[in-house]
Amino acid sequence: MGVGAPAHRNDHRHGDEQRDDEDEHRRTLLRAAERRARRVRRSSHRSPARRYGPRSRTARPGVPAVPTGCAASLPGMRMSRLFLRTLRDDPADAEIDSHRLLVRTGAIRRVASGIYSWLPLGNRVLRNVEAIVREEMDAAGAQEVILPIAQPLELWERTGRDTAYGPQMFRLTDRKETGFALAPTAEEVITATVAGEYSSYRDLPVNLYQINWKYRDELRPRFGLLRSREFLMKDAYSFHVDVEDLRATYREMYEAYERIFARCGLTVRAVEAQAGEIGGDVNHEFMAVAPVGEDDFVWCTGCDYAANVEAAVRAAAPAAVAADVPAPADVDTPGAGAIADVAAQLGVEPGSLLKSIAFDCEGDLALALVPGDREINEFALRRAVAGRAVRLYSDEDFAAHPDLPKGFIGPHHPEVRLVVADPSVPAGAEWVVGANRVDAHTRHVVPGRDFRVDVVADLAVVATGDACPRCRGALRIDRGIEVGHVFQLGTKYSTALEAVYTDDAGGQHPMVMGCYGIGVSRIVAAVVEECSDEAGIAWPPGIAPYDVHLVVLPGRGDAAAGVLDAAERLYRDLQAAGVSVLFDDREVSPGVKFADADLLGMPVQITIGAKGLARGVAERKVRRTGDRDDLPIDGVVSALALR
RNA sequence: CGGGAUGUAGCGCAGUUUGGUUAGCGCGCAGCGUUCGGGACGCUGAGGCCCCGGGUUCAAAUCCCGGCAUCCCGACCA
Repeated sequence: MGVGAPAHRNDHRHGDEQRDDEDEHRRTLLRAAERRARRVRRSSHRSPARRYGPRSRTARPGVPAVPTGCAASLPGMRMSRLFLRTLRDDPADAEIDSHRLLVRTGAIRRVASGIYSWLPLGNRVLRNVEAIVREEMDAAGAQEVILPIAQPLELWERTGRDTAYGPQMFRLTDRKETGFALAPTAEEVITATVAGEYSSYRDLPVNLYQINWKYRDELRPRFGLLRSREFLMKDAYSFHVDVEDLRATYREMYEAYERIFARCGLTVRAVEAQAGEIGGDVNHEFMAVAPVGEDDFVWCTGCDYAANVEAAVRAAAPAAVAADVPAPADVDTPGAGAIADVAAQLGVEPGSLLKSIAFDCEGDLALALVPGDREINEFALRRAVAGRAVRLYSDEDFAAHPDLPKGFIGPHHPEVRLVVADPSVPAGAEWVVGANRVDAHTRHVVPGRDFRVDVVADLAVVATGDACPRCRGALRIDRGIEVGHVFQLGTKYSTALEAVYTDDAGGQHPMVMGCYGIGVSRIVAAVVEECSDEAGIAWPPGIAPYDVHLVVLPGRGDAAAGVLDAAERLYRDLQAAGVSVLFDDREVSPGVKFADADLLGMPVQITIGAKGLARGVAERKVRRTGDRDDLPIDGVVSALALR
């Protein structure tokens, strides 16, 4: 490097006087160039970080011009030029590793609550994830489109989701007072679009996707990118003549998702899930296993059963059926409206009490029954009553039913119209239940004898140690970050938006739909959660901003110019070989460079210093493992390019 | 929307209780010099709407009232 300095051969070791003179000459040139550059920099307001050698903004002689296309196509970047400021202190508002490190590494900056700017390094990661998603979606036969972010509210009114989403949707009004929503998702737009183009069974199936920003006005944005109000999401929508055809695409998407997450370096578990606002029946969530995740999921240690805790069921162990149970008898339990208090007063296990949860089922008083040591799964309750509207009793409901004292409810209440019981509450077992009056419970109550059970269904929230419904193995609960979700939607949207096709007999049917989402920006956060340590991030090779972090340590000795030359040459050659390189050419102390290299987390670090160069080697450190070894200076490119 | 807290330089914080010099410290940033293989050191310097608005007072970062923003816990949610 240096102005007009010819590139050296790799002949660094020799101490002949002529060479010394040359080095001296080069140093003089370097200093002169530096002074010139300093003057230039003073006169301009744009001052790049100090780096070795001249500060020209243009390519040096002998250095091939770097393409200036999109960021992801740039094979290399000098840190002296990179728009980046790493933080030595953790930001005060970041709770979790991914938020903390993404801010510290200058990948993102907060602009408003739950809204972030992506700076160059973060943008490169995001684009890399996006590229993986795009490749796999294309390979699976999906076609990319771009749908509007600003969507007419009218479209949402047609499916009723404008109210279903409620304040969760960002809304705006144009100058003509027409309502718009910032897209939280795009079922409506895509369905209307397909309905406008296709009307024959011959056209189907078709699978369309986009990678675009989505907006949800969360009650409480938190955890940086994990729960943000603006996020990048890949959403795909498929249209079919029937469910069988849908299932084939669903399976293809499911498999594409597994490849995508693997390529991103994420440990992901697919779990059966509960359909939310989107609708439909069969669906799976892809959970990145992480303690900071916001969703609990259940998985079997013995087979491949896995489900979101909302959807999970267990193989219930029914309570023992007792013979010759005495007649029901009330017992005073003053002040004991909670399971634990009742159990303590009566000297029985909480599991021998019956928890009776009152709910409204389309105007009827109904009860859900689980053993006292279990929680009730509200989603399971909805499934159990199949389609009927269900609302757990609120304080107002209890106020309207003074004969139904909260905490003292029992299933032998005369006005109960519907009793739904967990399988662990079988006919014939004996329970302690509420006496339907304050401060009293009833003992020796037996389902089937003392009250009627209308529906038996899994109601209990699954707990660690429960038996797997498939293999009876032990279930475990872990936390995860939802990074993907695939749904078999059915005809909810195609019916509402009249996306119909004509079959070969001339009959008309709504198209059968599937939809498939991936949280692209959320993946970035999930990866950092999984791939980081005390020193910083360790990006997986598939999505790292750069393949290699090249550190040059020229020192101040006679070898400095040679070291710089060698580093410049390597920077150039690696790029020529297709390896993307972040080149730390800043004039800062070695400790700063090493700390930043570990913090920023490129998969491989290459250090060129006087010590190694004297032996003809560069040093390699694998960020993830910390393993170090020496590479012959001429072998670096081939060693890295072959990876 | 309930409960709790915080807003002071790019980042992290002190100062506020008890009003009173020119609002401070560390990091970062700029200049000079010394250093140079794991976040070096000295000297010099730049950088502030003390969240906003109103009030009390001779005097407000500090006290009072009202906003706004941000964070945490809870409810909600992909």
